[in-house]
Amino acid sequence: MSNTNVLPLLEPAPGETAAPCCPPLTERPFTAEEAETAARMFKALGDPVRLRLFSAVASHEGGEACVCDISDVGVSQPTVSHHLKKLKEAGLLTSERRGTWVYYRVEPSVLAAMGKLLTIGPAAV
Amino acid sequence: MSNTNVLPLLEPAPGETAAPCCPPLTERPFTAEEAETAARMFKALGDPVRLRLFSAVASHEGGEACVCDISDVGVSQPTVSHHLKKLKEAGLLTSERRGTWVYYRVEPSVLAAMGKLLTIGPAAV
DNA sequence: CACCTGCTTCGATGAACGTCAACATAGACA
DNA sequence: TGTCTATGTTGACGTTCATCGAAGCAGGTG
Repeated sequence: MSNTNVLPLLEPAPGETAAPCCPPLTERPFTAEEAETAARMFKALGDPVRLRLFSAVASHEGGEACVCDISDVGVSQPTVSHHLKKLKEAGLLTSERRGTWVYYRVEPSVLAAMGKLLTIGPAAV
Repeated sequence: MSNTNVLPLLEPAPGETAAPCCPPLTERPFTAEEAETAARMFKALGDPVRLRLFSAVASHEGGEACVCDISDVGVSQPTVSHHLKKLKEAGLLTSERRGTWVYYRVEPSVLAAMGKLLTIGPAAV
């Protein structure tokens, strides 16, 4: 159980930016299902500690980092582990054990999908 | 108290896309303060009902909508009002009363700032 | 004035969340 | 084998949150 397989919303889409879960927020009203799906991602980033952890991983060299490199966010180590698990469950991170350390890695397609969500569509303004 | 004045993080920045609260997530690890600020926005969108309301407003003609147009999201009307207030406090919406109805409107600069946050910077991958 | 409609605020309740201390597990090394 | 270090898991506690019904406020209409 080293790698996550719970990407809940977007297929890997090998080619490019993957099929996002939902259209841009400004295109049309979200259905209940779309909202449920997208809210899960936003909620995962809705905690300051998780945001710092995610940013630390995303900005780390190679797009991955071991827990020891990023666990200096002012909370106890179990709490860090708990938040990393949450990010993993939300499909934003994947993890892999290499020897002593566990490395976390960002899922670029998810970033792209969320960015597309926030695109200002033709209907706005 | 018709218009929000609590845009917590980004100055209106009359010129263009406003100064976003934080750099792209992938540029460098967020500081505690940046994370606190950005997490407030993500948390506001981290609820399915709020996401539907926000999307309904954002996609409505003219970028604004009265409560009566968007309150069909499966929860009671006071709950709708509560969520709209949350979105307003997060700086994502503004409201204005015109006669009988209250109109909510999206804050485009915030959308742009969040989109920029999710940009994939040079450090990633 | 009275009445109705649209929306917000108030108070309460149950669920979800963040946090920690303690324990468990996995690998490295002697 | 034993021990040490690095992580993940469990259980509990206090806080925050989403939701509702009821009451309150504002504006329009008779």
